[in-house]
Amino acid sequence: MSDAKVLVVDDEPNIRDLLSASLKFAGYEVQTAINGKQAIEAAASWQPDIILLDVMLPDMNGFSITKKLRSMEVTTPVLFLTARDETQDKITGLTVGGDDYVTKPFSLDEILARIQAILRRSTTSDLQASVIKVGELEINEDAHEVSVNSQMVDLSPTEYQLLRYLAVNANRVLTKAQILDHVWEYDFNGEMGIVESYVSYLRKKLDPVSTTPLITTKRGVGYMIKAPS
Amino acid sequence: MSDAKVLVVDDEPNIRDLLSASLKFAGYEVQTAINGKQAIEAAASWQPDIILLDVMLPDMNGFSITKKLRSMEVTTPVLFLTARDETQDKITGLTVGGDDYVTKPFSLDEILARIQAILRRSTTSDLQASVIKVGELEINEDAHEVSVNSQMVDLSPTEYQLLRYLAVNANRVLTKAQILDHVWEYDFNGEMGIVESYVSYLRKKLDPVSTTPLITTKRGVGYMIKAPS
DNA sequence: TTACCAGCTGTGATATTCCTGAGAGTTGGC
DNA sequence: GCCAACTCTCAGGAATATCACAGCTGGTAA
Repeated sequence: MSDAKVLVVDDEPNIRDLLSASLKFAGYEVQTAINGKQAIEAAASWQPDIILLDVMLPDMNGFSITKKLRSMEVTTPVLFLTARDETQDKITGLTVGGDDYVTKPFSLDEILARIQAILRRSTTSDLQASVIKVGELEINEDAHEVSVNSQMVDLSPTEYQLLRYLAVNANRVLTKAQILDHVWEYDFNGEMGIVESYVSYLRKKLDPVSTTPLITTKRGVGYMIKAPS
Repeated sequence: MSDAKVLVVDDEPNIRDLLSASLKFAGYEVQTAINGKQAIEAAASWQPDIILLDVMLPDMNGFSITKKLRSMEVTTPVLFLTARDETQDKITGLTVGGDDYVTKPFSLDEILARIQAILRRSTTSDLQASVIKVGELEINEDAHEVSVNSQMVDLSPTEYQLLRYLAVNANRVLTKAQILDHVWEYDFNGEMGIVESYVSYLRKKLDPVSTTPLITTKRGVGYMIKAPS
């Protein structure tokens, strides 16, 4: 699912760079565009597998761009980026077809998850639910449901995101800074203590139903979920 | 029922794109035409399994087009798209045989359901009613009837559409934006709170006759109907 | 052993999301 | 032309989530 081609379209340089760097690190090939004109050109010539498209660009809005693309027989799926307080009429119609949208400010993990979901649906035509399994832990991404030892556990959105990030990176220690950068929205400016809090919440919910503690602390380094060998 | 061929005929580009994208995502093969001449050519040469035909086109109206097609021995079923204020006799004259019609503005879910219904009738000659079953819930698509625990429940059109969309996507969380884009007409530009209202209406009608709550809320994500495992 | 410091967790203030009843506006049947 | 059903908005309140803070715990190194 990696080495897919992603076209990032946003006029804000910091967002562009953030996405570009993260996606490259995640193994994607990335190109960027700063306005609608560039985006359409790049989409036509480079033929990306997915387009990350800011809804409000200086020259065109997301709708005009996708309309233009579709009229050129470019059927690349689009993941829209919209401001949280965008008026409804700008948002309606965005989730038709294989398209999806996320609101700014987003978290990196959310973007990566959405991209994966879209690519999975567009490349393979599998109708099977996508499930992450690590030992006794199971995360059903379609239903947003988590179970340990076949016991359902109810998690808040942030708890879910955190657990998912840890599970995807099982057997790898993640620093609190990494976790903060991936799970929390990019404009979050609180302390890293929040990560400790949420790890605590997760343990309180998960450990009572698991036979062995799930999340291990690497003192001075970070956290990790260890898969049984 | 998928990978059937659908010919979309409409002169408005945004409607054409909306339908094209959604149908492709639903697994259909799609071609488009922007006027009667193109439509007749495509219908004859490409031989689609169904034609979505706007009644009012710049060069010909739907009546002339179907007459022309039928005279060419093309018996492909047609789903007409008409304006809501179209005169009734014009419409009734059109929908002979296996044909059907929907009024603009339509909802995506409605179009998809109608297409499925027509294809089912024309390809397989089964006279069995198509029924969606999820746990205690049963939706008879032919009769538009809903029952829970064998108890009939009376729903308004919008309630029915919403429930159907949730049932078809059982075990998958649907965001309020997705629901709005699929169940409500494409030109609806109200708030997402309407989804909450209708979920509330549904629960008030369904829960009294069901042994377990049908629609679950995934806080911060959306709604889901969970099938018992 | 002791002192230190990273990590853990309970408390509470604030923010967000969701639910639902009430009512206004529309449509369609009779 | 009236009534009933339906659609949609709105706002108060309930439930839940987020985050900061501070005191506590326990590992670690001298």
